[in-house]
Amino acid sequence: MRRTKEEAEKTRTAILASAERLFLARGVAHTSLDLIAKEAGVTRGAVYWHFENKSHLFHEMLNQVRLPPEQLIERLSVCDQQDPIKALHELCIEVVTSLGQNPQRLRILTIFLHRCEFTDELREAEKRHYAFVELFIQLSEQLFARASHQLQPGVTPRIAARALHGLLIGLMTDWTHDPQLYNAEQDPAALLNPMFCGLVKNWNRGD
Amino acid sequence: MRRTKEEAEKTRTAILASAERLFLARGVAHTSLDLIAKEAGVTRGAVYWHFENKSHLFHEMLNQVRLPPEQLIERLSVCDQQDPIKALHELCIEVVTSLGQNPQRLRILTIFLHRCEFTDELREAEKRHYAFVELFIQLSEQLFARASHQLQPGVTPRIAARALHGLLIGLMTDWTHDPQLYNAEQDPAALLNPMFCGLVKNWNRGD
DNA sequence: AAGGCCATGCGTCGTACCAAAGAAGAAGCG
DNA sequence: CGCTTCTTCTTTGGTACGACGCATGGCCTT
Repeated sequence: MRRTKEEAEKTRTAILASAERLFLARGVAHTSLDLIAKEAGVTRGAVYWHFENKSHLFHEMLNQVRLPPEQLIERLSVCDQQDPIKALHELCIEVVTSLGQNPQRLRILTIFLHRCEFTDELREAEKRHYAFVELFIQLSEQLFARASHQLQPGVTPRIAARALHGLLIGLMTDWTHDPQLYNAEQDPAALLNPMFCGLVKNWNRGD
Repeated sequence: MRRTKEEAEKTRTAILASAERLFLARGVAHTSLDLIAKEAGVTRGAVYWHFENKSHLFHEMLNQVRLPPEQLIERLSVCDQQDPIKALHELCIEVVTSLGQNPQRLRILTIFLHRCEFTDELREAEKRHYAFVELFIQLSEQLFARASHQLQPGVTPRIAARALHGLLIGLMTDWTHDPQLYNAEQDPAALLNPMFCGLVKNWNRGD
């Protein structure tokens, strides 16, 4: 029975929401389209009308939000100030804190990091994501290179970029694995600060 | 046709090796026991004889090696010297470098980090792994607390432990995702050094 | 002779995918 | 303005396939 156009859109978003919930709870591969449909109050036919197949549904779910790597490079490409490292620092803090304020992004990031295995059908989404990651590393490496005189001795721009990215990924991995652990924690700047302090000369004094 | 006892053990290890290869290539959930058996040159009957089901096979595959968290706490509990931070630093480097020398550990860690979704049946393995992780954080926090006078101002033992663990996880995540990237890279100490420099006073001068 | 080791066959279940048909808002026609 | 037709959305049913688990049976070591 055909509903109005807005109601059709509502079922579409309901399907997306159910998929998100079930992917998070049971994993992508262990969630059937039938279960998603039941959770959304419809049947499989509706799912197949709105989405071509499971991979497309997964892809559409990802496209609802911008995950941290994409968010990072989007900001990095525009905001190159005179103090690139400070801008990078503020950006990292902003990205991490913004995760705590948008539960949906946190859920989808959790699915991405812990609830799916990247095989043939999901390979496309994986490639897209890691293209952003590599671009972030390149951009931050350029920023560090521009301020290379501020770097600690022995720290090359490439090392700085890779270490910073590693810390970011690791913190997000830990966070998504145990979200309540970071609720009780102080602000994320305290976790990022030591790394910047180890990368940049006179970090604590200058900032 | 019954083989001799050593040949039975050979088929068992062949099944484990095939499972490891296929899990890495296709993901755990997307790999059937039938495919594993075919890859090992046997049938499902042999698999069901040696392993109760897929979860048990996965668990046995994990038990072949000690993953980094377990390796870390094993060493941490014994080697508490007079200079705990230096010991911790050497330990981290050793763990990361040892990954490059044992391809099987690297493969299994890759499966663990990128090729499986932790749902009901694999939850047990996940819990076991993260028990080691939390223990590592506790132990390293104690070590940092014992040398708290060496920490940079504003860095608490808890923050130091969480940041260090985040960096380790992140580096291993990046590494397992793109192994050849780290083959061309210099030694991992360069990536760990900035963090220690940011955590500990006079790190570069003292060491 | 006994039992460990492995192959084979079967039943069941869950799932993807493909047809239809059906219901109701939207649009056209008198 | 009312009715028909069209189109969009959704349900239902059906098929095919793959995987798991079990049970049986055979063969070879011990």
